[in-house]
Amino acid sequence: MMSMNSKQPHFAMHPTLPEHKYPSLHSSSEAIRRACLPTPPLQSNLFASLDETLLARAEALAAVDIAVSQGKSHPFKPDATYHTMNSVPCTSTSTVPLAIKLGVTQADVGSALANLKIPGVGSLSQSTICRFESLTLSHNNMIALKPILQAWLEEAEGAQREKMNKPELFNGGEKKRKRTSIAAPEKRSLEAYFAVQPRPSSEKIAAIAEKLDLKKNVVRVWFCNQRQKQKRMKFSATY
DNA sequence: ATGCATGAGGC
DNA sequence: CCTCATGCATA
Repeated sequence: MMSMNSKQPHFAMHPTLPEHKYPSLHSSSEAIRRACLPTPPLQSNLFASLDETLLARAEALAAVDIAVSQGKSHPFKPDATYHTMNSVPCTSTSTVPLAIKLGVTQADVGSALANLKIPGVGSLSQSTICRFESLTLSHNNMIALKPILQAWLEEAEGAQREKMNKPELFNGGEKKRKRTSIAAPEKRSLEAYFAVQPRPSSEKIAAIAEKLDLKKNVVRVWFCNQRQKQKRMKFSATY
């Protein structure tokens, strides 16, 4: 009951796939090979739309590159595909769309990936699974993870339930990382600076840090994260 | 679901 | 010091 278009998911042949980060994708693992085959007929809904979106994103990316190289502004319109994707099976919290029928959580999916025994592929966090599902990872990241999650889905469907626990590694000391919280006023200032200069020099960063009374490293990281976010936002932006 | 952070690899 | 993939902690 979808479209009759038969777009071929040709991502398996993506020319510049991963790099050092995904050695397994270059190995001749059977699992990987199977996973890279065109989306199988079964649970095709999610992956079919994923393929469409990835393709749309690739085109959008190309459009941006061309436009930028020609000194023009973004030539395309609000990205409808993005909303389509998010509306696919996106749910609220604990139960993941991908796994909803299997009754497992995003964290479950992430840790279960390690059981696939795919060379070079370990577990992933709830955060990453969540971001994969909401398409908020980078384009390449999406393409790299897709075959892995697809392999998991095949596995999960065949071999029923298997609750796995996350072996909380050794806990030397209670050194919980603390998350800095940048107040709204400061955040607004940072955004203003970012709009003018997304990549301030070390000196600028120091100046900004002092003016806002924040640690220099906090400001530096904020800009790094902002740049990463902006790249992903090219897709969801509503111009 | 998302903000701030870490670490690897690269220049 | 940057980018990129990824995750802990938290709202």
